[in-house]
Amino acid sequence: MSQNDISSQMLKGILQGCLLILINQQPYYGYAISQELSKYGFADVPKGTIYPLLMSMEKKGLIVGKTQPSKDGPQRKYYHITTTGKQARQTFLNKWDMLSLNVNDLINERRNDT
Amino acid sequence: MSQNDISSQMLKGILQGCLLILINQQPYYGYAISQELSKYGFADVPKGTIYPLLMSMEKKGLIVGKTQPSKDGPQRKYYHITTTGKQARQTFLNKWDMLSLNVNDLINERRNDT
DNA sequence: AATGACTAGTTTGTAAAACAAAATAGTAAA
DNA sequence: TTTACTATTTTGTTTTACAAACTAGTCATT
Repeated sequence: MSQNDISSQMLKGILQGCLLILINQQPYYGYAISQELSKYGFADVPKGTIYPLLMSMEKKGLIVGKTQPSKDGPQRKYYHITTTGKQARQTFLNKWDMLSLNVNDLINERRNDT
Repeated sequence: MSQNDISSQMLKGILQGCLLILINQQPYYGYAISQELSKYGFADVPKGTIYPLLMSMEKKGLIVGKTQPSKDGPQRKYYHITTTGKQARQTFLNKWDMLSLNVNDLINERRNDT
């Protein structure tokens, strides 16, 4: 892992928000999500992370999964966003804005430190 | 907790980087760090989080703590940054830039979704 | 038909992390 | 002397990450 990769530690807490953004756009299944995340630098988010996270999000009522057969392989479980999920998505957007503003402030006020 | 507060979940992984930024600027003790973090919206990061984190950072060799008496109360443990810590700080800065670019891309390409 | 490559999901077990809460301890003002 | 504020450590519980193993489907080679 290069020093510019996003570490699993930093991804914590943000991953769920990103999944809400994706699933809000269109129904996604787990495997496709991990492929989509790769496009945004979240290379190789382990399936041991992503599938259990999707299950816990379903348990919280943020998304609902519907299995559908695929002619390219085994069944896919497509997750759809719920009303609760849409609210959680908006909350995430607000929190992410706050977080990045604050962290950037903290960094920039100390830019000149060795 | 209001919906615009930064959740503990989202702070994970970023907190250590922020501590490195602060301690790189000047030696800090735990209590002062939690006060400084409040200025940046990280209100009430629990001491059950911050003190064990500082200890684990010392164990990793990123910082070293030196206790000094205080006339305003009990002893303070001032943490100083190490060479390893300075490197970790730079790595964090690179990763944070990557992360915020990628998350903002993911969000902005879906800005118009309901 | 057997093998390997790719797709797709669940379950299990372990290690790490968050953090509430309690314990300890110092100063200072009411 | 009681309360408030400062300051750190330790303990125990809950949550989380995620590696690894298992199941299972398609398709192209061998």
